[in-house]
Amino acid sequence: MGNDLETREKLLACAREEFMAKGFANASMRQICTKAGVTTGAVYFFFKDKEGLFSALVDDTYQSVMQALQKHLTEDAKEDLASYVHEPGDHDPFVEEIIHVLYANHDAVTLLLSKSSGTKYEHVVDQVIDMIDSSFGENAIRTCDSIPGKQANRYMIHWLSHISVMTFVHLLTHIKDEKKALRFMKPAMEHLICGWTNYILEDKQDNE
Amino acid sequence: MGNDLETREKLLACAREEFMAKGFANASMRQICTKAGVTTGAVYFFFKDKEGLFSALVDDTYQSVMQALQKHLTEDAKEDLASYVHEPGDHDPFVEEIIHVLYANHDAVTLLLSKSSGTKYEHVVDQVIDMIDSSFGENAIRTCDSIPGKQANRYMIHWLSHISVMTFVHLLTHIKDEKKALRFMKPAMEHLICGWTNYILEDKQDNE
Amino acid sequence: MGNDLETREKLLACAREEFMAKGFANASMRQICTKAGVTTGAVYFFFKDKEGLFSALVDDTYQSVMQALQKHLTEDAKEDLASYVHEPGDHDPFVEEIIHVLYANHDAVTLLLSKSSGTKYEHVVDQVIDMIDSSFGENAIRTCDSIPGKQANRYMIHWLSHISVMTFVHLLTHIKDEKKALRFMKPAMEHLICGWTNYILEDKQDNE
Amino acid sequence: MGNDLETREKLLACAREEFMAKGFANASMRQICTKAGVTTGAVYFFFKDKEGLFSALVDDTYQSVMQALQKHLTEDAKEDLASYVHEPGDHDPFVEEIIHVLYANHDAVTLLLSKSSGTKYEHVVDQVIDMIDSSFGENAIRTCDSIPGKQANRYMIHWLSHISVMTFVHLLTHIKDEKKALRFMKPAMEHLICGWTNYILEDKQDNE
DNA sequence: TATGAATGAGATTTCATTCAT
DNA sequence: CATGAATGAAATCTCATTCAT
Repeated sequence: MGNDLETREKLLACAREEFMAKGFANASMRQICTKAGVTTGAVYFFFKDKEGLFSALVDDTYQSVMQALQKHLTEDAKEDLASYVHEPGDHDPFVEEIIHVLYANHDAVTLLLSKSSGTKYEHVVDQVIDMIDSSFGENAIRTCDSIPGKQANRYMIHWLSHISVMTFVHLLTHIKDEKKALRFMKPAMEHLICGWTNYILEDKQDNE
Repeated sequence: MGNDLETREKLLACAREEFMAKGFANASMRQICTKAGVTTGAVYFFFKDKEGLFSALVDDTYQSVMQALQKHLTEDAKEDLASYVHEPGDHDPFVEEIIHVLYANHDAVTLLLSKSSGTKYEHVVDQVIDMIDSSFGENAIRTCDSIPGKQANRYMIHWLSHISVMTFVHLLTHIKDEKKALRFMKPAMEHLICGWTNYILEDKQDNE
Repeated sequence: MGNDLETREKLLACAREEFMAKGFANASMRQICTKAGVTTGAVYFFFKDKEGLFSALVDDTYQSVMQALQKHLTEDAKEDLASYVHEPGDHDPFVEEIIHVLYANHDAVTLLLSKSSGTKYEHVVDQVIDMIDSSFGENAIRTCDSIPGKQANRYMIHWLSHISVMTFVHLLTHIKDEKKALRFMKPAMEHLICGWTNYILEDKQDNE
Repeated sequence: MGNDLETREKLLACAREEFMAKGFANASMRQICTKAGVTTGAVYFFFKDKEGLFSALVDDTYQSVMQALQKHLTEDAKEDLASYVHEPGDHDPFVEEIIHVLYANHDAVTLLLSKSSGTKYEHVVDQVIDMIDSSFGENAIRTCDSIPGKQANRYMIHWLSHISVMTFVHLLTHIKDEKKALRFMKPAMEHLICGWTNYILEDKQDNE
């Protein structure tokens, strides 16, 4: 009847609802199929298995967000932090871009970040933290180590990476409206940058 | 056989391992019992049910941490933020105390914070965040609103509460050694206090 | 394999056997499934749970018997007992009808009356007794109380209700053949009516 | 400590409560022991198993009631029904005696009659009915068959045996007070005897 | 006498997945 | 393209009973 796509779309829509409500592990294939008005077997024509269904909802978003992030980090890594002077608002372009992407794919991102436990995406937050940690961190370490008697505080670097990422997660969970999100991000970014700028340096003897 | 206490302890140890590895919901009572070398029925002699077993691992810690936190928040709520001037290191006593408690019960705290989904403790992180949010937040709002043309940015308050708590969670996950943890917490706390002090004020027209 | 309906029917048949033999509470789902030649999960495709399986065997019968009874009692309640003169056999139509229904659903009725402990039907006998007690009883009490110096003996009314119902239960257990059952019911009904007519009156001073 | 008997008595008392409340099958040995303030093992010192515990509560009563019944039936069997003319109240001695015994052992009798499903006593009601059926029945059949063109209606005999027994069961369940029970039994017995006297005769051609 | 730990077999139910049709 | 039946393995929990101490 040409409802090839219809059924697939319906399944995806119902799966999104179910995964959102209960998370991957506690979601029920039966419920998804029932809501979609098909029988349990049907889903296996379109998707390999439960995880395949989840993937279909998030993978595009996952790929593009990771790519955008990678690109941004690569560019940032080239910057010379030593000569860097922060002026209020100068990270805005990237922040605006990423917030736009996140909100444009609100559900998929939420699934990835908060509902993926039990899938291959379950460590995606940690992955992103590690990427930022490595990228920013390497750069920071290089810069700090060139200052005599000083060194980078690796724990602070990792923690700042952590809360930077969690800030975006927090955003999606707590602020529905993209414009409000942008307004909130201004002071938040200021504060984070303040951290990166002022608190990652420590005296060399503090080392273990 | 003199293993009067041994079995109970063994069960607790194996349960700790299993819950740590898989979280409460995905942990298997069978596995726990098998590892402990007893039959599935045995556990029900010592503990009411799966959640009772989990409780036995975490409840003492839960109670004492919550009490300590409550006490600290009550004291803090009396402070006058308007006249407050932060001097580096002046939160140390409480921070040292709480870090000590957390590390003394490292596993239990980890179970509570990260592995308790499916139990009555599953919202403990949110509870703590809300407690801090209300306590610090109320105080901050009072102070800010008394400044003409200004108001408190509630999103920032909630976010700062959030990352403050997550900082302790982060600690337990990433730093095994209590002394290193304390050293890390100095700059981290400075940074957080910097946030509470400098970034929660916004112009009144910014309001929606 | 064309056993679309066969399995469901087989499950019902095996369940009937098992429930008949052991009663609801002591019946084993495993046994039922094993006898039916399917795995334990299969039954949950057709029925919600153990009680759902039981319901499937008895609910239709339950509904129709209760309806028939209700209808009969409503009609009877209008009769004027004071002017009532029993003529042998004049209850036959209803008795014949109900006996016909009971025998047409012999197994279901037996399950309902004797094997339903643990289900929502477990008090069905008491319910029926209470219905009869209220209906006949109310009428009897009205009639008796209008006689000076006399009153209805409530214990007798309840007991007559009780043995009236138990007579039908007795029937199903002891007489396999509907025709014989009808023949037996003639004198039995005569005797019961004799009870209702002659033994429910007591002197007023007999009261406590 | 000489509390040999105390523990045993306590166990019996708690078992009586538990069996009364839930019936044999659904009673829990753990509950009984907990209520009695001993551990699960203790009961197996005094009683062989769950059924042994139940037996200890009912067997004496079972034996004596059965003996009394047997004796009464044996005497009755010798009577010549043909020359028997019922005068109101002439069964009272035996009825009074049996009611006295039943009420003196109210709990034990109730356990036997209504709570024994799952034990060797579970068919005790049917046994008693069969005893009465055989005894009264045999006598009745002999008498009836000596009347030309007539015969005994075996179904009526069995049914009358049935409701006669159920009347005593009904009594224990519905009337707490022995004196009230006696008062109720007068008209009830009249009615039952009326049944035995008037309704067990049928024409010979009615036979199957 | 009585304890307290442990057994072992059983119970019902859930669920993703498969496959002939 | 989809159905509907069935699988099979897993889950948690209950309970009478046993036995060394």
